[in-house]
Amino acid sequence: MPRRTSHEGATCPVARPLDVLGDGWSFLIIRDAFDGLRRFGEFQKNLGLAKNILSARLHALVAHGLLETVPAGSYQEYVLTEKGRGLFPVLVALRQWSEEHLFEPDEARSRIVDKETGRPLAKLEIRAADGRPVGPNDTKITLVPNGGDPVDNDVLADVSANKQP
Amino acid sequence: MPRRTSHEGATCPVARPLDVLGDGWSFLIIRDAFDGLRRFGEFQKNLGLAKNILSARLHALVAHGLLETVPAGSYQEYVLTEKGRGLFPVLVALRQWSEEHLFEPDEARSRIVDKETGRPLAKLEIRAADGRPVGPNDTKITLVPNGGDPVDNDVLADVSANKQP
DNA sequence: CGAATGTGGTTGCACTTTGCAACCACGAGG
DNA sequence: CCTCGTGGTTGCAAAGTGCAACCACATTCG
Repeated sequence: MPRRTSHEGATCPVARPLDVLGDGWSFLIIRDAFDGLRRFGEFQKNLGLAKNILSARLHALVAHGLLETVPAGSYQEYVLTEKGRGLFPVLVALRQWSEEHLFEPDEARSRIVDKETGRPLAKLEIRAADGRPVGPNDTKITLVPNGGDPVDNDVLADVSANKQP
Repeated sequence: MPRRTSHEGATCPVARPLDVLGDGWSFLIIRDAFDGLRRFGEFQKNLGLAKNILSARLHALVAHGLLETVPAGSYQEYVLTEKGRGLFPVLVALRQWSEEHLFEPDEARSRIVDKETGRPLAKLEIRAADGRPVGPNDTKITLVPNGGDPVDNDVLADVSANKQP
């Protein structure tokens, strides 16, 4: 029965979020939530998606703890939780990559800027624990077992742990 | 005709990458490419996905310029382009969020570490142009028109520009 | 040399998901 | 009382996803 493969038990932190955010709408809902949208109708109008889909996504995001419902008058609002707000760096990283590689230099785009100065944010930098900047080739993947310390075992790639034989 | 809605012409840099990376496998392929995988069979074995899907995703990623094919002996390899390598901060951001919010504290996980010291990377920080750390509430979205300067128009949310009336 | 095996796919088909539209419950307005 | 706006929940038809089977080509092995 072919359904969208789940990465629920994956040991790789890159795979697991895809169950929540990997459907193409959830991430945009989160973006809009960062932009201050709260009500069902606001999301629906801004994203232009079908109401059934939006309903399902909002419920899923609430179930996963990224949003929480807050009663507000006769309706309810969907607001980011701490967990949801934690996605801010991901949003910014994606924005910066996208602006650099997916837009023509003179193409119209929306941009995130510092509210105080109105200037674009600084470019994200990946740094080691000691503050030294690192690139993709300066890092490697290790496996941290249950409660243990990192093991230096030169793991090249994560095993996709979504099938247990 | 219901098809997966495209964000090709969206002005929002968060929406546009979803056309390439929003399918649940492409992002994992990119992750594996960062981990050094290059060959069709390597991706297929590691991800455990159907070969037709992998084939389609690899071709799409090549078409979008994230991967390029390199002849190597009798077969060809898929390696990250500059554009693809640019996704590194996104990967790291997602990893860090995921480790913090999607895993139990003592749960086994793979982790990215500094190759030299073996220590985990520093936590990503979002900073303004002057180096001051900023959070979600310290930023706002502006619209940058074609070739122009940012406009201070208090845009709350990006318009989903995938329908031109 | 010929058969088995591995690599890198494409093709078929079943099942799921997506998305449009229509419908529904409820409160507010007139 | 009737209508309208909000916040949804059903119904389908068309894409998308995934399994398995098949194919072309190269390498290995008896």
